[in-house]
Amino acid sequence: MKRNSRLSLALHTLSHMAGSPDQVRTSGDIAEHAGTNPVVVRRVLGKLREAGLLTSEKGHAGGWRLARQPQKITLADVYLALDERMVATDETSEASACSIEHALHKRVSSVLEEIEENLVRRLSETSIAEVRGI
Amino acid sequence: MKRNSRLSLALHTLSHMAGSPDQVRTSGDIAEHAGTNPVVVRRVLGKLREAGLLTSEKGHAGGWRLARQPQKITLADVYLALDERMVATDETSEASACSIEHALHKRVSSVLEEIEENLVRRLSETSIAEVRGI
DNA sequence: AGTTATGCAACCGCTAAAGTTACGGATGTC
DNA sequence: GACATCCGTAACTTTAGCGGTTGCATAACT
Repeated sequence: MKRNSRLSLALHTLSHMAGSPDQVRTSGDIAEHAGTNPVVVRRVLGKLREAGLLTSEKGHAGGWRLARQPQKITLADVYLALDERMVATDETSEASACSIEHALHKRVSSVLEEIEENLVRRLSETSIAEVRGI
Repeated sequence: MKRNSRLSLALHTLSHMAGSPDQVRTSGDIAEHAGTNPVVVRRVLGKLREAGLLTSEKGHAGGWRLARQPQKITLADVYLALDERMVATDETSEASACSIEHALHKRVSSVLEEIEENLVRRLSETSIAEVRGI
């Protein structure tokens, strides 16, 4: 795949699930549709389960299901569940001896923080249920 | 180093140069201060030269110098010169057969576009000269 | 018991980026 | 002109992250 593939996979899968929320899907089915591997799917969806967006069941007739109504799951929820910030915050954290570097880092970081918040706010305006209708 | 290191290196170096704009600095000096390698410095600063932010001179007493007044160089100029977008735009561009994926991609991309513009706008509000005084 | 799922750990292979070495070209100093 | 200094660039090595893969334990249903 490519950069961003985890988020793409997660959003894509949840958007599909929003279509028939009660249907159980296996990682194999999902992987096939997404053109990837069941283990990769489980890795990504596992994060979403930790965040309370999905539930999974083992065994025969097991699989994945939405943990809430699709109207109550926003793109921001998914984004945050994967905790991979797209706005790369420059985590040097080495407290460099150089005061200019320090001032610079502070400045840039504050802008990035703001941008990140902005991104999350915008993503939270769309639910995975809405995506289908766009 | 780490992710974002090119931008960090570029901003850090220019901020220093803003302090004494007429001083010539060699890639060796810069690399030593930044804790990296002269070739890496030349690679990064080369981008800035292409963008018209720096000039370089070969030979004895050669080196790097600001191409304009530091007040006229903004953080956005530097960011754009390196053309490495921090807000990763999901360039799948495979026109997948799945309409949901298509709708999703469109939605997310438009948000990311907006965020990217927002970032540039914010970065353009600070010049490398101002950083020193923060 | 047998089948079908997830959960998880270990490993392979690819890719992107920094780091490194090497050499050519330019520009000064002697 | 010989030499030192510095950039420009290409080629290679190293490192880190990630998708992909395999294997096995666990759980649940028939």
